[in-house]
Amino acid sequence: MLQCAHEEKVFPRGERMAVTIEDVAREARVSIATVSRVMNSSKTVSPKLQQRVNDAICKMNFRPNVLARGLITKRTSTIGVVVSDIANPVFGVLTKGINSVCQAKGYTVIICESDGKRKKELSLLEKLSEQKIDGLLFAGVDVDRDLVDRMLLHDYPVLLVTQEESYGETRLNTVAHDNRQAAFDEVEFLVSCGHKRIAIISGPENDYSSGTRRLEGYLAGMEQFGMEVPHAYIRHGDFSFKAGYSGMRRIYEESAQLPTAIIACSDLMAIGAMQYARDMGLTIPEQISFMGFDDSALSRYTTPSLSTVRIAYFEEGELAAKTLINGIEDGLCDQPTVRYIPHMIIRRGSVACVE
Amino acid sequence: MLQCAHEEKVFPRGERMAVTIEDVAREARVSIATVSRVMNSSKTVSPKLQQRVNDAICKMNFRPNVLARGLITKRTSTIGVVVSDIANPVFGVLTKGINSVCQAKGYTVIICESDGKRKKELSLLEKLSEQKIDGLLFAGVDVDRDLVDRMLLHDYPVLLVTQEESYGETRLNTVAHDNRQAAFDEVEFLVSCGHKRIAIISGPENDYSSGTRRLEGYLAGMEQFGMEVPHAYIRHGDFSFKAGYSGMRRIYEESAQLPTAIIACSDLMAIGAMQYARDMGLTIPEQISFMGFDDSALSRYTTPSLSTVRIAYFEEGELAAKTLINGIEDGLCDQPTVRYIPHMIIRRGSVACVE
DNA sequence: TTATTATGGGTAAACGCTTACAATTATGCT
DNA sequence: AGCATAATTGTAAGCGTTTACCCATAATAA
Repeated sequence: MLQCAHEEKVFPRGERMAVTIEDVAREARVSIATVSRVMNSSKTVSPKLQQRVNDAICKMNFRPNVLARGLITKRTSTIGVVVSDIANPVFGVLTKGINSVCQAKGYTVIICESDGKRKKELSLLEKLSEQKIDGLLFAGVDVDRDLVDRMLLHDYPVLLVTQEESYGETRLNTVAHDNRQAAFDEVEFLVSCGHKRIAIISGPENDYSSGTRRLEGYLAGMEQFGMEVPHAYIRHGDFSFKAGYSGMRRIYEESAQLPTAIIACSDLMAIGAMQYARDMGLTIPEQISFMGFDDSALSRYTTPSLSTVRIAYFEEGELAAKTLINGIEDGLCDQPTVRYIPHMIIRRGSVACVE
Repeated sequence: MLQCAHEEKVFPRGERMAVTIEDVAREARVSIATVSRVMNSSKTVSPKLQQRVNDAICKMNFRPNVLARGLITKRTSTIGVVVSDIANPVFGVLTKGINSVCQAKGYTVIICESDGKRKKELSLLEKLSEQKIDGLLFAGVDVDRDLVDRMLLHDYPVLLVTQEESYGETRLNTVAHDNRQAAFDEVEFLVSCGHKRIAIISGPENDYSSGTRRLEGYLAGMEQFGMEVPHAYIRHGDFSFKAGYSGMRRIYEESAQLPTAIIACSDLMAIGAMQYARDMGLTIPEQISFMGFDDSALSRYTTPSLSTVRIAYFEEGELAAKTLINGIEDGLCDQPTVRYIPHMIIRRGSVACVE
C-alpha cells in the first residue's frame, strides 16, 4: 500500500461513517468501477486516473469493506485453524508458525479450540464453514474416516496438521512429523549409547494419536536391534507429569530386570518418570537414562536436562500454512500427499552411555 | 439450533452451490423476509409458517451467509485479539481464556501476533479494523498515549488486557493483574520467612511494561519493611533464562553482602539465576532462596521447585472477553475502568526460612 | 353491520463491493 | 480522411442478507 498522510479527523466514537468506494469515486471524479479497478489492478487504467484514484484513497484513508468484497468474490483471505489446546506449547508454537506465513501472505486466521473432544471438533467444522473461510488447517485427535468424509464435504481445501488419517489412507493433504521414525530414532540413539534394556511410556491405550505411532516406532526399533520387550516395559499414559510418575512406578515395580533407559512419549511424562526414579533413590543418568518427546521449553531446564527429540512445530505450522495457501490460490487438487517435517535427536544430561 | 437429519448430498468439491435464504423460502413456500424473521425472531411469525420454515432450513441444511448478514447489520460477532507471542505460555493461557468465553457466546476470534514490535502493532490495528471486527482485545508492550489515540479512532470498543496504559491515565477499559502488588506481596512473603536482604532481577531497563511495575512493587515493599536496597540488588533482564543467569552473576559479583533471597520477574529468569547460584556452589534454598513470576508450567518441575506468584491468566482472558462482549452488546460507554485479577503466592521448595 | 385496529406476511430497497457489458475515445491502417 | 480495432471508462446487475414499509386479513368495538 502506498504511503501517505491522510487527513486524520477525530470523531467521537460511533458517529463515524466508514468511507466507501463511492466516496472515493466522487473525490477522484471517476466511477466506482474505476476505483475498484485500480485497487485490484485488473484491467489497465490510464496513469492519470490511477493517480487521481490513489490520491483520493490516501486522502480519505479508504479501506475496502471485506464483507462486501467477500460476498461477491467468494474469497475472504481467511483460514480456519482447529487445534485442541492453544495453551499447550506444542500448539502454541505450531500456531505461531501458521500465523507467521498467514500474516506475510495477507491471510487472516481464525483459531478454534476443540479441547480434543470429538463433538466440539464437529461443531467447529460446522461453525467454520459458516464463516466463509478459504481453507482449513485441522489438528485433530483422531482423524477417522467419518471425520474426513465430513471435511471433504466443504468447498474449500482442508489440510491435516500434526496427524495423519488414522485409517491408513490419505484422502487429505497432510503436513506432519514422523512420530514413528522419531521414536525409532530414539531407540537407535539409545542403542548407540550402549543401552540394551529400554522401556517406553506411551500415549493413551486405545487411541490413534501420536502416542500409538511412537509406540510402533519403538517396537520397530527394538525388533531391528534385536532387543527383548518384556510386557512390563510398555506402559501407557496421558502425556501428563502424573502419568509419567505412575508409569515409571509400574515399570519399577513390575520389571524382572530394570531397564537402563526409558523413552517417554512427552517431555512432561519423562520429567514425571525421572521424579519417581529419583524418589526411589536412583541416580540419573548413571543408573537410568531418560528421553522425552517434543523438546518443549521444559526439557532444557530440568536437572539433569532432558534428552529428547525435537519436533519442529514452528516449521510444521509454516509448511502447513504455505501448502494450504498454495492449494487455495492455484486451486489444483492433485493427489493428496503427506509431507513430513524432519526431527532431530537432542542429547542432554539425562542420557548416559553404558559400558 | 434445531436438531434434524438433513439430506446429505455428497457433491464433488467445488461444484456445490451454497443454499441461500431464497432456496429456503421457495421450499417453505414463503417469502425470504419470513425466513429471515424466523431466524432472527424479530417479528412474530405464525407457528404454522415457523414450522414450515424451520423444516426447510433443516432439510436443506441452510446456514446464513455471515458476510451478507454482516454487510447489512454492521455486526460480525467477531473480535480481534492482538498479543505479542502466542507461543509464550502466558499468552497461550490468556488466549485460551478468551477463546473459551468467545466460543460460549458465539463470537469468532481473530488472533494476531505483534512480536512485541510497535510497528507491527500499528499495522495490525489497521488490518483488524478492515476486518470489520466488533471489538478488540489488545495486549501491547507499551500502551502509550499515541497508541491509545489511534485505538480510540475506531468505531468498536477496545479493551486492554495484561497491561494498563503507561502514562497514568485510564482512557480505555482494562483487565490486568496487579504487577505492583504481586511484587510487593512477594517481598512481604519473603519477609515473613525472615529474609532481610532481597535482590530483584527486573524487566528491561527503559520500558513501561510489567517489569517496571514489578520493580515498583519491590521497592515499595523494601521501603515498607525498612530494608536497604543496595545498588547491586537491582538488575535488569529480558525475562530469558540467560538474563536470569547473568543477572545473578552480577548480583553475586557486585554485592558487598550476598542477598538471602532473589525475586526474578519471570520464572525463566529465576531458573537461570538458580542455575548460576548452583554453579557457584550455593545450595538452594538453604543458602539462597528464589522466587519467580507467573507460575508457568516450568516452575513446578525444577529442582527445587520454584516458589512464584501465580497470575491467573486464564481468568484474566475470560474476564477480558466477557467485559468486551458486554461492551459490544449493550454499547454503553461508561467511564473506563481497570479491573484487576487476583494473584496468589505459590510456595515451593526454592524458598527457605532464615532464622 | 361497519369502522378501527392489530397482526402476519410480502415487496423492495439497502449494505459496499466486483465485473460483464455497453459506450466512448484513441489508435492504427489503408 | 475513413474505417476497423483496441484501449479506457461508465452503467448496472448482482452477491445474500435485513428491515422499513405497505397490504391483506382477522379480530375487536361500536
